[in-house]
Amino acid sequence: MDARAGAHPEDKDESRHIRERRAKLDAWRAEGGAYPNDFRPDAQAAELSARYAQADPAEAAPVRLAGRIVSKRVMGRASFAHIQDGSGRLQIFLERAPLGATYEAFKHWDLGDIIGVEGQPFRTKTGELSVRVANARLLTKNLRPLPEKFHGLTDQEIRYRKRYLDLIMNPEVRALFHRRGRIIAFLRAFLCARGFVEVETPMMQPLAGGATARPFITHHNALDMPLYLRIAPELYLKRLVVGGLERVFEINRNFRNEGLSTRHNPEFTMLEFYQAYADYRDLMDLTEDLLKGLCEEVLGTTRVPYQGREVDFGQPFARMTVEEAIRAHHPQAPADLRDIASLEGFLSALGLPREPGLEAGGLQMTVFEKTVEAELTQPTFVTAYPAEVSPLARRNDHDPFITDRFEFFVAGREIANGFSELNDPEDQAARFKAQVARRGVGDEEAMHYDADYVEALEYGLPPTAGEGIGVDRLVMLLTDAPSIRDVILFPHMRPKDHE
RNA sequence: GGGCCGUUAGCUCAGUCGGUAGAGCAUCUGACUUUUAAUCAGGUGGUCGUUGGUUCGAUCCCAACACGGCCCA
Repeated sequence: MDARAGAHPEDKDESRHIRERRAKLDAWRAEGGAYPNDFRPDAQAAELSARYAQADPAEAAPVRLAGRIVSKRVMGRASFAHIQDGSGRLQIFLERAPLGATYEAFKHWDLGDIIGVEGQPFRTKTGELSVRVANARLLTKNLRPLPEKFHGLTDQEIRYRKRYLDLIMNPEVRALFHRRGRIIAFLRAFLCARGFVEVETPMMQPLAGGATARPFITHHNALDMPLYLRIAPELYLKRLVVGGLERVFEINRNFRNEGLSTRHNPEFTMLEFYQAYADYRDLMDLTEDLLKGLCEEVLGTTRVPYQGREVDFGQPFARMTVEEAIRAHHPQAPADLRDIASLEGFLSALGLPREPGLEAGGLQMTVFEKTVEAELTQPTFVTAYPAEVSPLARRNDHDPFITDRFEFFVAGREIANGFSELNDPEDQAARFKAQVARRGVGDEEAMHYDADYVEALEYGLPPTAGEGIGVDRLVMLLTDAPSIRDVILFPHMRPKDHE
């Protein structure tokens, strides 16, 4: 590393703050030992605060703490500061008499600098647990001033683009991502406890299948072929069930080449799981147990506040068919919800456009998605989705118009989608052909014919049920987050020119 | 894709009925041994998002563009 003091050609482009801090860094380098990595803390702020909430800190052994200086009050020959570590903040108290040169150095350390301190915990006369510093060292120099201490960082754009600043300045953001981690850990533990094995399937696929969405395309140089970032892992997970992995799950990213919104990010996290010898009703029961357990584990309650509403996971979840849901919200709905002419009249009465290529099932879904979904506030399973819009789901034994499928809604949003799997290879082949026909009339999201997958089914997929749960949306719900960008550490942003 | 709103110091924000800009915090200097949005005194800090237009003069008015936010599709 070139550490020549003062040799910073970029200085003229930088703010005075950065120049001043670089000068301090130069001085630190000149002393030798800049950027050390030999300080080992043996305590954390939150843990110390908890331990001595009642107990007398005078009886504590000296502690070593490391963290970022986030506030500083120098009063002549004594000073207070707060340092922030991964767990929280703790006050430190420094006096000139015992510290000497270290005290003079401390006075020139900046907010944002990362330091290590050693000292005795005590309580100040206002009762705040603090550490009386016997020794302190600068561990990392901060060259760029932190956002203002009182208002913090509120600019949404900077919060998303520089998430590290958001994390430094906003403790609720740290708490949110800790909670996200606990949610995902719970999902894993829940499924593992039921005999599921976690697997990883391809993110780059020769055909992007398993969902209806536009994919991202990339290129493999050595093979000189296009590859698609996956839109779903579904068809690979079911191949594994063919192979005898009878309970599998995957928690990983999907990629969909769509617009950005408060509910959509191009890459998002899905949990998908498949259970042989189970049907969609078994998965509804499992989902209900999972969500109740998750709320209790992570929130300690099944009553979840979300954006001014309260969602109650403690009651048995409502279950209704698509047609029942439509009728419940539209008393004036036509008697026959499978007649295309009646549905077209219904759509125009509701002021909804009729997209080309849709038959009765597709028209039903248009009504449902545009007018009913948003009203489903309390936990609700909606079942009996039309076969037309469910190309991978098993047809119902008594009613071939529908499939043995459900979606789960809460707070007006789809959180999960599950069904008894279509394991009849000939029916699957016919469904793929219908999808290809939809492509022919301009539906770019319709599926391709996946011959390799049909071949796998021909070896025999046991009767199976599978489900996908949108992890980001689940995290939004359990953190009361209004936007998906709030629960993704680095949400997709348009690049901003720096030149 | 459409509508509305925003972009001014490192951060949070004022402001200029068009005459090249202010506050608080931060930062620098000084004072101060129990502070905690510490306090007190003094100082530094800005191509007012970008590009064009109107004008004697634009950060302000107009247009386009960029990025972001909210709502709608």
